[in-house]
Amino acid sequence: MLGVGFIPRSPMPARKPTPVPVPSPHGAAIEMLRQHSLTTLVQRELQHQIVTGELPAGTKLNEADIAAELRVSRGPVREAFRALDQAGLLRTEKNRGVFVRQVSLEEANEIYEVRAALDALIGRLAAKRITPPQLARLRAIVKLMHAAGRALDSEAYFPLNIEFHEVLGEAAGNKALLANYRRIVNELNLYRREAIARDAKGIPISAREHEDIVNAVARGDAQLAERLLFDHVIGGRDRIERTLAASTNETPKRKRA
Amino acid sequence: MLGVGFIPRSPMPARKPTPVPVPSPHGAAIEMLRQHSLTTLVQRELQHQIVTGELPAGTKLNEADIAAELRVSRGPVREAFRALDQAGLLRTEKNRGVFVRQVSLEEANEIYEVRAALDALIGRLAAKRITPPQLARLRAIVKLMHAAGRALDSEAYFPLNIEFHEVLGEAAGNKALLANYRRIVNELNLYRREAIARDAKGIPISAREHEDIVNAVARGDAQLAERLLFDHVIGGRDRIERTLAASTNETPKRKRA
DNA sequence: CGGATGAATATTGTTGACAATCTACCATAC
DNA sequence: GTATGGTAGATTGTCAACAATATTCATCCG
Repeated sequence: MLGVGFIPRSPMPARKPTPVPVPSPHGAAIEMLRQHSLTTLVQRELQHQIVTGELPAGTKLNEADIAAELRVSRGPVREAFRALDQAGLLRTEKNRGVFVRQVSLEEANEIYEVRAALDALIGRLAAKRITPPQLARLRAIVKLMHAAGRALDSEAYFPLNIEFHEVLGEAAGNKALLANYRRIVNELNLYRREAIARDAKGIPISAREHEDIVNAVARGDAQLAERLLFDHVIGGRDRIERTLAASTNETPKRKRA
Repeated sequence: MLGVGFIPRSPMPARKPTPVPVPSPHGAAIEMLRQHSLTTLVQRELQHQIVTGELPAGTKLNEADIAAELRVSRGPVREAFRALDQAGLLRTEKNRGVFVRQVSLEEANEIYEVRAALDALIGRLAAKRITPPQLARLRAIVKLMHAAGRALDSEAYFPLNIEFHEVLGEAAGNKALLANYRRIVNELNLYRREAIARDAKGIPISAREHEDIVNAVARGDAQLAERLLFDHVIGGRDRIERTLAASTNETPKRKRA
């Protein structure tokens, strides 16, 4: 069993000053290799496959298979599993394996409430702190969104939506907020991936909402931006829920549900 | 290097129904052993030592030492490290080791902004959903807080404060929100631990704020609870900051800072 | 035919060993 | 006395083997 005691170690406050960033042309590459372990790479690869839907929710991940495919041993794979579990992208069952997390309707509703609050905060802060280049990026994205809306092209709209909120999150100038926001969004993507492709006719509405948000932020109207983003998130949730409900009714009978 | 391809695995939607919870007297203990791996135990132990301050911010954690003290091999320790890194409690430097995360003043200010938003949401939801037993617990805690305030006993006040917000978080009835809230609070504790013990004279103010919050929640006044909690967090941040600034001025000279 | 039983297989949990990297220290040169 | 270079020790990164648990599948009994 585990020892009860466990002697406290002395703190190590003294920290060597961070080595000055190398200005050489290959500095970035060196930094890359310097701080990426196999665990980090495996974690990245798996996260990418999860958020892109390549590994759908509910998939069982086999340690040995993944290790073989990535040409590493099981150690780094297991470490990556622990990190992604904590990040909310995987679920671990002892002695049974890890699975891509499935987000139920109830969980999704809860997560949407949190996201609405975070997005509202992003709107409030971004309205005060956004820079002209960031504002220009947002306007460009909205323009493309309207184009995708006219074409009812949900395939093109999805990444634009992601990027819009990413830029807005950066504009808020709060790293802790952005980190929490990203985690939440990743979890939501586990839930709504299928529904989004179907909701083509909601795109023009969503595009218009994004435009209103940009205008509020551009004018520095924090209160309005906050409210618009909150409503945007909750409205989006409701749209997706209706879409899912409708598509469920379209195919009410399944072989052996 | 890593393979580029990486064949997608087929999803595994079919899930065996969860075995019915054992009603036997030792069922809980069995469940405990059934789902706790060494990694989980190590993670718990380390997290406990970090949040209690037994392992102060900045401490370097030695894999071999911890493994020896807990009587496990380095594997589970490393896996626990990855989880706690993702949770924001540890910071990993490749080939150099892991350290208890240090939260700077700037980071803390950012995190406080996020916490204020989450706590505001907690207040809004709890006002609508809190149950009578939860309300009774809150009132009992506030009573003890006032006692600690009269005695200026910050030692007693600290855990009461933690518990108050924990109960309120549960009363909000949103697990995703509570999970995010806990993470944020843990990170903040890395920053303000020292300052809180010093701020004895702020306790009566804080106790009064908690009382106001309970009253707002009890009346179901979501809007008021939301505002009070937001102000409570931001006010707490400002108090701590002033306390830290003051104590820094008290001891302006250090041997070789 | 349906369900229980038990061996065979597959998968996860854990460990110890080896390789790569960093840190501390000392010798040497200037 | 300071700086440079190199060597020894300590620590982390990775791997492969072993142990424990779960899953599969053939078999037997009712």
